[in-house]
Amino acid sequence: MRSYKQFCGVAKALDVVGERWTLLLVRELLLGPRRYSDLLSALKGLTTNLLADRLRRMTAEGLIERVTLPAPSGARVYQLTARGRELEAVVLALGAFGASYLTEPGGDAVNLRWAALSLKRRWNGTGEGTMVLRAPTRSFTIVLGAPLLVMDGELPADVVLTGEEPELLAALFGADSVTVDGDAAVWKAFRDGLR
Amino acid sequence: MRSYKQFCGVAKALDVVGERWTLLLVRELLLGPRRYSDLLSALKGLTTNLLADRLRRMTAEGLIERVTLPAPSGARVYQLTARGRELEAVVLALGAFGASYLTEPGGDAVNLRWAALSLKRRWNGTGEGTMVLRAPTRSFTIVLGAPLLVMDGELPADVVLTGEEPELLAALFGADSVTVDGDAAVWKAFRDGLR
DNA sequence: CGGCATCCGTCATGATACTG
DNA sequence: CAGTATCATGACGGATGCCG
Repeated sequence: MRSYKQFCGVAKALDVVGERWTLLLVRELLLGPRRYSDLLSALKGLTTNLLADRLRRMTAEGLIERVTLPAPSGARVYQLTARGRELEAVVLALGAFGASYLTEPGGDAVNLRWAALSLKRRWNGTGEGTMVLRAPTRSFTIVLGAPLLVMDGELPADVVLTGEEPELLAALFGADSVTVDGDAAVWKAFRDGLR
Repeated sequence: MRSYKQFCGVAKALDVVGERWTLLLVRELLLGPRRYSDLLSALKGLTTNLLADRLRRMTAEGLIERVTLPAPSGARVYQLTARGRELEAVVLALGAFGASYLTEPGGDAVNLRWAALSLKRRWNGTGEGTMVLRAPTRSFTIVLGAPLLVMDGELPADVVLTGEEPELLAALFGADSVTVDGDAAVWKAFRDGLR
């Protein structure tokens, strides 16, 4: 790792998170803890040696920590520290800038998780309520408020959106192809508060 | 340049600005246009071949453009396009994150220009007025408002701060070692509006 | 001198194989 | 599942040369 050696916050930040893959790992962890293999399968092109290296460095920098979940899971997961969560503003700002490059997926990987995270920057509304996005193999919970909370997994919710991943993803961008169970007003308020 | 191939704004942004030096070049240009040699001398460690490469890519991406200033200057300068200026939020967010790493300069390069840019994210005050920071070899103009405007050069101002670069830099972080000419109330309001 | 291009050594990254 | 080891490749850093 080569430091810029500049007494400047921007340069110092890039010394810490400027290497390839680092900020994408932060993005992955912003919705909740993930296992080594979760990260590896989500980030095509990131090789196992480089993932190990990045996780080691990020741990040394105090951005993430490795935690062993209580039994019966017992899984080892990586999660953001308080300092790591400070990078949310950076990730969301990058997402806002890069959004204009999102026209057609083409051959790019598509991921409902990334779309869910983008809600945090697209949300400018108000209102209350809790929503669940339920895809066949994973779910997300969204808590309306300021700021909008988006996290892995299901919590008790006012409304549950059910569909295949592509349908749920489309629903987050305007299409209306999912099953809405519960308080439809919460879903409408959410949709109206997105930009 | 290797793309992440992910249909995600964060990844797309990093495809464009994720390479080494690119965001530091954006930072340099956020206060105004600069010549090739300005950039080279400000960024120690950036070599001439790599600067040429980055400027070429950034031009191709529509982040910057090369402009020839009118006579008598006639200098060729690089400046941000509208799309490039959208990166200000990214740079400021990085600066906020990296600020906690700024304790002692140590052997790091110090630059009044970087400190002046940091004012944009540190400013949370209100008020009106125009200030000039005048160092021996360069000046900056600051226009109070929302957002705070910081730019290269001098414009007519309510108050002029004069000093050596290290003194002016210290003044922006709390010390009071500079000469204040003009409306001291503007200077005080500015200082009180910084975090 | 400003504005690059070329050459070369080094280091970061990518691909694959292998291990506790 | 969670990594380590090894090797090939490409990006980067440093010096130097070219050209108006």
